[in-house]
Amino acid sequence: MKHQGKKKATIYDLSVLSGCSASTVSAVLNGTWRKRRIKESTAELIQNLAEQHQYTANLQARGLRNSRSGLVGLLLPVHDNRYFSSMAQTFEAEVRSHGKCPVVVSASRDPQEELATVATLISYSIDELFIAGATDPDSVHDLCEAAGIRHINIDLPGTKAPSVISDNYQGARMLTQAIIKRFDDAAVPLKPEELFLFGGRNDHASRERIKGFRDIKTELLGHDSDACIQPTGYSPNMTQKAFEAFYEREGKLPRGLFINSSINFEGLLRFMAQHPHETFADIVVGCYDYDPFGSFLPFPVIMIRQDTESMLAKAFELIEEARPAVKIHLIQPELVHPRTALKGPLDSIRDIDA
Amino acid sequence: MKHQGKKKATIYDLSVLSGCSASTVSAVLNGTWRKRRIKESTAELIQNLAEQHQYTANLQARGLRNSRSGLVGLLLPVHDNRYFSSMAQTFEAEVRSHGKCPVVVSASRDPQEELATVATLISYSIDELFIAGATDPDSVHDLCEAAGIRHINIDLPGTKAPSVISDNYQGARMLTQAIIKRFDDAAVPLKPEELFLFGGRNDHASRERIKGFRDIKTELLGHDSDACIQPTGYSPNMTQKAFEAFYEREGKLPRGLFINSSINFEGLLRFMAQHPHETFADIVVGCYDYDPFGSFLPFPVIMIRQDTESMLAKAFELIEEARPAVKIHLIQPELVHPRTALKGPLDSIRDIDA
DNA sequence: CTTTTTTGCACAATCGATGGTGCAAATAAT
DNA sequence: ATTATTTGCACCATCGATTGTGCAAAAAAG
Repeated sequence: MKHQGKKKATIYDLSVLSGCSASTVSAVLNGTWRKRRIKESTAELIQNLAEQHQYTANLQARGLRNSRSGLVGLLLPVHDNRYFSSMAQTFEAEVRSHGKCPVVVSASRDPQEELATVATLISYSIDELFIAGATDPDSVHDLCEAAGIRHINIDLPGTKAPSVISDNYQGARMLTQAIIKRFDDAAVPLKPEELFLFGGRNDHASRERIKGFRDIKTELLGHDSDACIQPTGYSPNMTQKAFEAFYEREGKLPRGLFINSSINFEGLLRFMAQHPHETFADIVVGCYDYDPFGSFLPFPVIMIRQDTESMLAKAFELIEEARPAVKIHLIQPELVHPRTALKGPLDSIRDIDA
Repeated sequence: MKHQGKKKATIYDLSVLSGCSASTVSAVLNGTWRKRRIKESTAELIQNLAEQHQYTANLQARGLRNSRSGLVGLLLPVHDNRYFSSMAQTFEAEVRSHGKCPVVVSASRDPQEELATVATLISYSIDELFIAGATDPDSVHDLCEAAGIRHINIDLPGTKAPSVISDNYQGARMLTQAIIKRFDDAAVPLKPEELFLFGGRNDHASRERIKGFRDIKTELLGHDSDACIQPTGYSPNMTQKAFEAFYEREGKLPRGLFINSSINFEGLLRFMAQHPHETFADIVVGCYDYDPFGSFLPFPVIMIRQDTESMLAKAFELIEEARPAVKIHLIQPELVHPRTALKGPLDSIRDIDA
């Protein structure tokens, strides 16, 4: 049964077996046979043969002919954090439900690698591309445009293709406000110079978040100084160093921390590993990203959950439009209070033991 | 510059432009031109033209001709947890360094979907397949075998293809021992009926872990009863329900908890969200998976980090062998003490702000 | 100045599926 | 019985790249 010839059956094999022409076999097997007025009995004959011989279409051949592949790509900066991995999870489900094949690849936030990766995907005649968190979305756009590939930006916007991103400004305001509010009934009120923002770089998301942070901070605490903004890039290590430097200088951490992403939060973890519990005794952390474990740390952690489901839903909607307007669609994120375990994309997977 | 014709240049275009035949163009552009004794000057001419016209090979056409695609697949149960997402991250880097294109797909731990997904990958003439955490690796093997595709099991073993998995038995022993040790200087010593295992199902990994757990428990605490094993499947929800049921019954949690995976740990988080801090006052948790945030929870969390780098390295080594022996290769996992922030695959990504 | 060898490349088949076109046989209309 | 339709399918070019083969021109050998 398993050794029945290393070679996969082709329409030509079935053509011989059935006595029909290859084009008839092809039509039967790709469902266009009614349109081609093929007799039902012929169709059945061929379908049975196909099943017997475990025929599956060679998708490269089909793709070559159609100059489409049935592949839908998602370009990610990295896999290894909850924001992007849950995005990948949702993406896959969505693409599958459209009868296509999802392909998820990461490009390490490296503009060169982004372009190279996308070029490769294009060479496979990928049908559509979702560009998430790209450092240089517009160059990626140019590639797609030249190849005639429908594409859309997610998470970080571009200026040449429609973009779906979370409302970073509003989210940052919500988060900052929630952090400050936590100190409402503190013995000593929070001073502006005790509330810092760590992480991020000079991208659209970081800029918006910083703006939201500063606006609310000024509004509620009356003042905000540049010194309180510490963009460390998206690197745990750099973030850790920033915390160490601060601690070295001040002998303690800021009472209020706005951390730009869960990746930066990992920098704080590394710092934590080097210091005793007490260092974090009355600290309040806000993190612009949701991680279920992060939500239960020993100090209050307020998080922002970006609504990847809605973002992707909107993105799929737009990408199906003929000529979607090049504009930025904002999706509202959600404030997550400390000690909250939200459901995620995994919850829609049935568990056979359930 | 960007609108220079929607169509991508082909070797035929370059053939016309250069005055050479398509086969010459092909040879030049795929590097076999020396072997074909093409003049250096012709090669240069064509290479320049290719660059000017932004030629990139149509990989579907190449794949069709070669019946290879340059794609290397990783089949995952799910994306959305740190174990698998860091595996994906490592996998991508490794595949890229081999000059191939990584494709990561998940199949939701659903045997049907696993087979369907693999069938699709095979239809794209994927070159190699890494099968991680498959529920039915042997059926997947049959598909690959029939298509002549090199493949290997990771995380969960099969009986028909070589497998690289972590040493779940030893890992579980280490973890259980570490949990018990934590109670060494407790006022009241830990009793066997206070140490429970939650999560997992009837797969190879769970069975080994349960065995390790029970062996050490019996060894160190003198006794272990079946009641202390609560396999809840790999579902946060089921796990939460199990904890709720236990709590309902006993009015408290077990003092010692062995949690079978980070996914099950999320079930504990959901339980935690419903109960005050005090419920977890003197609890010790061991989790068979590492999650950086999980390591810093308010109670001691001992974790096992499975060595995905070594697993993948070994897997790549094996998959390149001509006829690798069908055996199980065990990779030692690492015990991670509470409040530890390990480096991960992201650390090897250069940060442009660094 | 022949004959042999080497150089440089063109030709054409092939991978598997698709879809426009055309044509004979079956059926219907007159 | 003849013409007009419809049915059912085969033929063939095509998508873009690869590769075995063959052959003329150039270079080397004699």
